[in-house]
Amino acid sequence: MTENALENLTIGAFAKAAGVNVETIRFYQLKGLLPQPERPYGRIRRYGQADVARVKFVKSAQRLGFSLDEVGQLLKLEDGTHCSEAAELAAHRLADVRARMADLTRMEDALSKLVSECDAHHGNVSCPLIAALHCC
Amino acid sequence: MTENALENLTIGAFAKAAGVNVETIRFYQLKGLLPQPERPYGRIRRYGQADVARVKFVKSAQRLGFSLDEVGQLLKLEDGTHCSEAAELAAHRLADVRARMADLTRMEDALSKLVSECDAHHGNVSCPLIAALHCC
DNA sequence: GTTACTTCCGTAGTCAACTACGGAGTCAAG
DNA sequence: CTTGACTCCGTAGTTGACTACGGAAGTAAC
Repeated sequence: MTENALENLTIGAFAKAAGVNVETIRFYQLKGLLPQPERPYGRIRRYGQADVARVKFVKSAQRLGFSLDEVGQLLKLEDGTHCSEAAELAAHRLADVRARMADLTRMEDALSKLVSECDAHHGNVSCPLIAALHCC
Repeated sequence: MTENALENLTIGAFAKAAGVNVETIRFYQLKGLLPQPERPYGRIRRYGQADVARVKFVKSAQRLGFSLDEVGQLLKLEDGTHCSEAAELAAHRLADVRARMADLTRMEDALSKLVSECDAHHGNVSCPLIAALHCC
């Protein structure tokens, strides 16, 4: 059965399906992001599509900047009945993202100014980039 | 003499003047960002304004996103005769900053959309934030 | 000259998110 | 029934930028 092939994944196949490597799976189990595999007496654990979806969820959330800890909290709210808690977490992330953007914007301003000044000064004795860093 | 007070700092006073803590000074010495203190026979090293300026330089560059390794390179160019090398380093940083901004912008879009959808769905059964994370 | 604060120095620990290693057990193919 | 790939599991290592610890020696104040 095809369904069997999708629901009877070894850890290697599972990892491949989820686009991570085996050690990452085990690491997530350790961190409680995936259930610890209950192993039927000396046997090898098999994984299914639900596990794959869970890992993909983790990776999606990570791409949005959630830490693994935050993803863990999100996973606890997974039943969909805690929308406002989830939204709150997301709002925190959003605020954080915006703060970092502001930082980076300032950096960009400073750096592009420095670079262009350096270009202009070409051949001159003192380097405006380094001088600028010295003064602020 | 006041000048003496500024040029005869113990490591503790130096750290305070530079706005970092003592261990950080020692860490920077280890990393070669500050000269290893040549110690006149069992005596305690004294620091001056040049050292303070150097630490502040490091901190300024860090705020612009330079890693300590990069700051180390920058410090080697400090005499002002290597403007183009310094500018090149800064240009790299700038490209990096812009890439990170693009990432964050995408995150912001995604997050703010999710948050507002969550707000709209208030009271509903399934949480759009979590659903969204599940599908992408 | 004793008490109490620094300083010195090396080593080890922290955080996040993995990655690597190694030895033993398991499984499928030939 | 053996070979070779895969799995299990725990522990240790990685990176970057520090922070903490601990014992000995120097130093300042009273």
